[in-house]
Amino acid sequence: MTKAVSTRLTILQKALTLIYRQGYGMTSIDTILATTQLTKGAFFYHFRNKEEMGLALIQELIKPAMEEAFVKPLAKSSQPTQAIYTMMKQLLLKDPFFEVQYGCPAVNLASELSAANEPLHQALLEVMRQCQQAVQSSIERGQATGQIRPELQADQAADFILVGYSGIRNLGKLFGRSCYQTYLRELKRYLQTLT
Amino acid sequence: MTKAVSTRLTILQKALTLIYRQGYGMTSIDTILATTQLTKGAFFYHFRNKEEMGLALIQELIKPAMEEAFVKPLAKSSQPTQAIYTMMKQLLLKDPFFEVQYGCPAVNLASELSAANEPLHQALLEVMRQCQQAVQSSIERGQATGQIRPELQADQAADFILVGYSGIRNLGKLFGRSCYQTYLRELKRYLQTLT
DNA sequence: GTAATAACATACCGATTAGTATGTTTGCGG
DNA sequence: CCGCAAACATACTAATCGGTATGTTATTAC
Repeated sequence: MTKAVSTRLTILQKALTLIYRQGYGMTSIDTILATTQLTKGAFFYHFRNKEEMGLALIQELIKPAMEEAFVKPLAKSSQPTQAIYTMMKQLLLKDPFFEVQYGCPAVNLASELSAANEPLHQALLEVMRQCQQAVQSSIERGQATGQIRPELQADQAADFILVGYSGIRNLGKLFGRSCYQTYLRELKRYLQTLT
Repeated sequence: MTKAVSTRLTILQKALTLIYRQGYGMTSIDTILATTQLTKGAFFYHFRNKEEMGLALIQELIKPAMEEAFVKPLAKSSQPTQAIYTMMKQLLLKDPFFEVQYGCPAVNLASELSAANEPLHQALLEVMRQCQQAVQSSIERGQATGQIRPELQADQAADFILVGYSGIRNLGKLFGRSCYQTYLRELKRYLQTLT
């Protein structure tokens, strides 16, 4: 990794931790650069403006992270409902990056920017579509093996599960860690009704 | 209504429509006053600072609105599951104030401010607690009349439904109106599993 | 009517914002 | 080792932010 690439990555990573906690709008470029050894010269050499940095942040950090934590655990799972529940439990309770009071970066940015910034909206749409598609494919494989009721609309059930993830990340910020456990129990009940 | 009270209400209402669309942080005091006939003298006479205005906004506009649209339709309902579904359908598809691309003010502010502003966090907590309590009481009444399975944990099911509302308001901003219909269908399925 | 106070308007302030213009250093090919 | 572009640093700008100080007008009490 060349030094220039390392510098770019440093900016993106610092931006992620700050934007995750404070939001996109409340995180200034100066703040991002403050604790690094870098200045505005470096920032605007690697990114034309703040929006382009946000785009790179979503595509190069958030998207791979969601693929690793959300999509990958569902791929080629032999038992879909259990895989979905285990993935969600791991993501909510075990993943060291996420903190209850800060929610999920993808969900947060979707809430903040969907109506305000079209390029970033599209990038976030792609990330969440991947997650939805992963759940849907998992359910469809479950239907193929007879584990899930065939008359179920896989895309709709997948949407509902994604709604649950988005909602619990949001309510977790409001109500705190306790509602994670509650949600997981109720999710397990819901998943059982799919069989 | 005296003129002073009317002025204060004008500021709060204009603030609501702007903050609903742009978020709390991205909405400046100047912008709020721009289209009204008022100036900063009026604003800082009625509110000590922006935070106090936000607090009044939540307590005096958002809270009553959620009570009217979310809590009231569930009160003393004889058929809880149907009342919950009808309320949600009405709130998502018919309420003229809400727009899909902007979500729900209470949910938006909870996402933006829960980790950033403790007084506003507490005010939003109170609003959402009321909604959760309304769903829970509705379910408990359904259990008392034998319409809902007695072994069900009413508080957990209520949390799950609130998670759904928060999530669908969020994903609606991302995916658009179509997922509202999908969510309502899946919500109906979930509610049937409670009987 | 006439103080006195409530209810504003006007003008300003320091801090912060995204972004630019222009310098300086670093690394690498020939 | 030298030249030249890449990879930054420094210094600045205009706009905007929340908030204040001070003025002016409207209302009310007596």
